[in-house]
Amino acid sequence: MLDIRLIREEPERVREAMVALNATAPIDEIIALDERRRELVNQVEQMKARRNEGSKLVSKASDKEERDRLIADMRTLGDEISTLDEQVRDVESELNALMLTVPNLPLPHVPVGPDESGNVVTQTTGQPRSADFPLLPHWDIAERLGIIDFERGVKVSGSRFYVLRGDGARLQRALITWMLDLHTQKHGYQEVYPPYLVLEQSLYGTGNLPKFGETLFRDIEEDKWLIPTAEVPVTNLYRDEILDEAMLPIYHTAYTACFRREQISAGKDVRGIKRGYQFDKVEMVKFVHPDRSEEEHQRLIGEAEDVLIGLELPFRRLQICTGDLSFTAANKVDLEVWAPGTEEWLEVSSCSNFVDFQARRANIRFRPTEGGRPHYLHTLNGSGMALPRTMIAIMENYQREDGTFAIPQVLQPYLGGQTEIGIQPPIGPARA
RNA sequence: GGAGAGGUGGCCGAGUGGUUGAAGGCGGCUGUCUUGAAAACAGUUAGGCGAAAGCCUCGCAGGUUCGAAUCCUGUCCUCUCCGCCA
Repeated sequence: MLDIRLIREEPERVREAMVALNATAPIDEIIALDERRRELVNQVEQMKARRNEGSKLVSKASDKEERDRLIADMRTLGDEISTLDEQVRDVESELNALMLTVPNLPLPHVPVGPDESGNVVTQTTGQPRSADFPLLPHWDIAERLGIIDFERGVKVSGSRFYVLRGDGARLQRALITWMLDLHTQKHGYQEVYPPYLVLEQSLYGTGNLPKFGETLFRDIEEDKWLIPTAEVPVTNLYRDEILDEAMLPIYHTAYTACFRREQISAGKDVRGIKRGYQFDKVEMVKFVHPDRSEEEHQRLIGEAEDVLIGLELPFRRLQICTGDLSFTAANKVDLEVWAPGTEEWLEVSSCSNFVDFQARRANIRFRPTEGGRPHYLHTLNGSGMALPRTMIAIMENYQREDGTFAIPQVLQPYLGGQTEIGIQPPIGPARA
């Protein structure tokens, strides 16, 4: 959420930003409602002041007639107040509803562009893999080895679900553990394990609602929504709190499953595990002092890159332009890993600086050490990493001519020293 | 799921419908005293809107009233006991 004062005082700046974002926002309506609200509030507050005084007089009035007259006056005044109060409530809720639909403003140095075509590759790390045998897409590799069971996933849960089997499941588990260890031990994050179901209010806090409800799964009987990312429960950890400045910065990393109702676009990304309704992700979330968010953003990107560097995967850094910025982000950098089998760059991480946008929505503040009013802090987050796409990248980059693939060195200790993944034993009677 | 109890400031804890935005205590901060500390004493210590006057906030939402932390209704949450359960 933006500061209403910004819209009130610098509407042109906000309008220009909306153009750059390729977004529309009801700025004029907001300004009109804000003005109306302030008029009404002013009026009703003066009346309330009179009522408070009048009520005090009632308790002091010794003369019966005087007292009755006062009570009658106050009754009339009270009715008028109720009417106005109702109007204030209506205007406020309308204003608030509109405020929640205004996207965040981009930081000044974010490149202006109309859509994803304006994104800028700012850095490429590692060499794309070449081989003297045809490099296969991961679904071929995985199916041959028996580490992903696509058919049974669909049978059990419908399209866009799959089942990891044997070493496939183990590899993902090793990745999760290694990533969490990296962030906690090397980057200073505290691990949290949050709920996967959240209240509607939490989704407003991170900005997923009200605009993106159609991409979420929810329980139909209760106010419980499945998280689309760990960002939601982790950011809301400190909702409605005033932290001490000395507590900042707070770094949290969390592994969760994520649930997204993806728009079914026929024939796009239907094969493999690139896009499903459920996927796992390790997420990093930062709560920082407003003066430090840009610096923390750069560090966050570096911390995400550490994962790909550790896995020795070729990747590039993509600066997102204004037109492709997500609703809540003031600045965003994606990391894309090269998948030589499908020959595409896969978005495996998205590192965003939300500045105070989420903090306002979720009401997360800190009290300065030197005292004074609390301020909104800044939030950031980045994936570190999305697991299915990381798995794709490993399978496709580490594949060998015989159809097996090697295990990245850093993961080997997490798999009992195993160095490669081969054909899984056939489904059969359990062996001890 | 059934029965009962309760939700007040950073914490504990008062609160007869009318100077209670809220006693008292603890904790925090600032002074006095002290070489320093402790103790003692004094003061101070919530958030929001507003330029200010002022208004609002005692889980939340309604209602009664001239006036509600206090009365009524609903709701959420916590605790205890029973049941169920990984």
